[in-house]
Amino acid sequence: MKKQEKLQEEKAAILKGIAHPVRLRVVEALAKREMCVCEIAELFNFDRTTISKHLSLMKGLGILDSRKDGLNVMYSLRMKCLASLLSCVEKVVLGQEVDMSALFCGCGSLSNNDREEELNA
Amino acid sequence: MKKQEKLQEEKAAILKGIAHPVRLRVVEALAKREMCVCEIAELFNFDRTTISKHLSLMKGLGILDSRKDGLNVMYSLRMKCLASLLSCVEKVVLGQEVDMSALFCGCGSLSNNDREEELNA
DNA sequence: TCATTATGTGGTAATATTGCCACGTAAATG
DNA sequence: CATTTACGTGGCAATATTACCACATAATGA
Repeated sequence: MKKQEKLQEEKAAILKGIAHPVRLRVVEALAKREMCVCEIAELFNFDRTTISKHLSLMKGLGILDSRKDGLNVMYSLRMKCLASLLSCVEKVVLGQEVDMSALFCGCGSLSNNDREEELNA
Repeated sequence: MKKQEKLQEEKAAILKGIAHPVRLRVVEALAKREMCVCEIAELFNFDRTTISKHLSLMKGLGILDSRKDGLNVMYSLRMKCLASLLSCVEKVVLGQEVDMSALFCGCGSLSNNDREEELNA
């Protein structure tokens, strides 16, 4: 049960990590290809340091990866699943769908979630 | 382009709507069945009004639906796709997966509900 | 070495979120 | 009608988030 709550918080943390217009867009951009900070920053009108902090935040959550390349720091999407997850959210928003049981964006084998049993443990 | 930004914000809003431990859990609970506020509130240790506000917030976003039933107000999951989306996030968190590009985050079969006992606090 | 370019950090003011309390309302019941 | 039960709202204090500015650091090249 305590473990269950912890899981909830971790999931919420990841979601929170992409629940922001800027971070959302960064994830979508990085889903296409690796990019350096300056390149990512050019996508927005915000201060470069603001973008830098968003990147740090996502890296801290394990959403992104980064590597040094000369003067640049290249960022890439680590949790690739999030890309399709966002496509799913987009469909929801666009279609204002209520029943997407027919559509799909997803994590194919999302069938067995037996770990919920631990809840009472 | 302006339209694109608007879309980003809408997607972020939906994600934000479920990027909270309490709301996350509510969505997962409602994915299994419709529940009244008092029932939902029992899942947590927070004040009932706090839960009520979380529910209002999600209803406002179109994530949940509600209907009056006598003294009760029954809430249900409107954006059913979110259920499987959360399963996807859970897998990410649990497995710390790095490459789920092979998997799919389908919003399809979100039916398997292993009964999640009620709280027994 | 010095200047330049690409990034990250600390500090901070403006905002937004969260949760509780005090009430107010609606439906069911006696 | 009075009570009880189930919900929602307004208000507010404690936090958390966001974005900017001022700097500090690393790599690169003249």
